[in-house]
Amino acid sequence: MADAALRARRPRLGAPLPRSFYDRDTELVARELLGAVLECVTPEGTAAGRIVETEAYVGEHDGACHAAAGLTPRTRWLYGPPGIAYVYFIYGMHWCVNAVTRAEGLPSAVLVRALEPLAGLPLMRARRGEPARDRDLTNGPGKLCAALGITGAMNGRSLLGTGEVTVRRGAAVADADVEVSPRIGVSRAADWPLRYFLRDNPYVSRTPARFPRRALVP
DNA sequence: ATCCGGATCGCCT
DNA sequence: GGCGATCCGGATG
Repeated sequence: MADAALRARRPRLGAPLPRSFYDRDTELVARELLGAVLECVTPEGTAAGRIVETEAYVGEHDGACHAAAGLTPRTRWLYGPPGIAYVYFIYGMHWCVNAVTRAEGLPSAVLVRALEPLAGLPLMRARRGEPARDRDLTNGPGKLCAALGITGAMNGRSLLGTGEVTVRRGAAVADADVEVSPRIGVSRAADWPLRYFLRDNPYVSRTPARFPRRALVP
């Protein structure tokens, strides 16, 4: 059948993560999304990468979370069901993608900040203007959306396998390989340690020299 | 390695 | 009217 044919063509990619994965504490979801695979299918083709860096945005009390502004047309999907995409436009030119977490009414999400490319590299290179190094394809939240073809048209869409953007299970990541630091580029709640990334991974957006960082498990 | 400015626009005060 | 959950290129140490 068609499903089997699809699986045979994409043997590296695991099953979509279920809604229950996202219906949990946002920091735990941010930690556990490390190693998962973010995939986007468009008429141009399929592109996918392994998530190596995330940030948690934890609700209206978090000044850096867009939900700090309350329920507005922009933030409506943060209040939606867990397991959907919250895609926003920033600085007049970049898209960024989040996975909405927790239950309805609790506006929080995980920003995907960096990927290690797995599939569709020629397409990513074309979309990103053929950077000299492949590590520059997806080492930032705006870059990875450009590389995968994620746009505002995907805002509010399910991540569970029925839309263009899907998050799939990947190989487990050990706690010893996870580091935590404050979030990048935020001015409010600037010291909250809600950024998760893979230690020494070359695809992480920046290796924080000045940022306080610590191992998840000391 | 680090710091800067410019591009560009939707959203909220 | 001001300011971003950014990126890029250029200048400087």
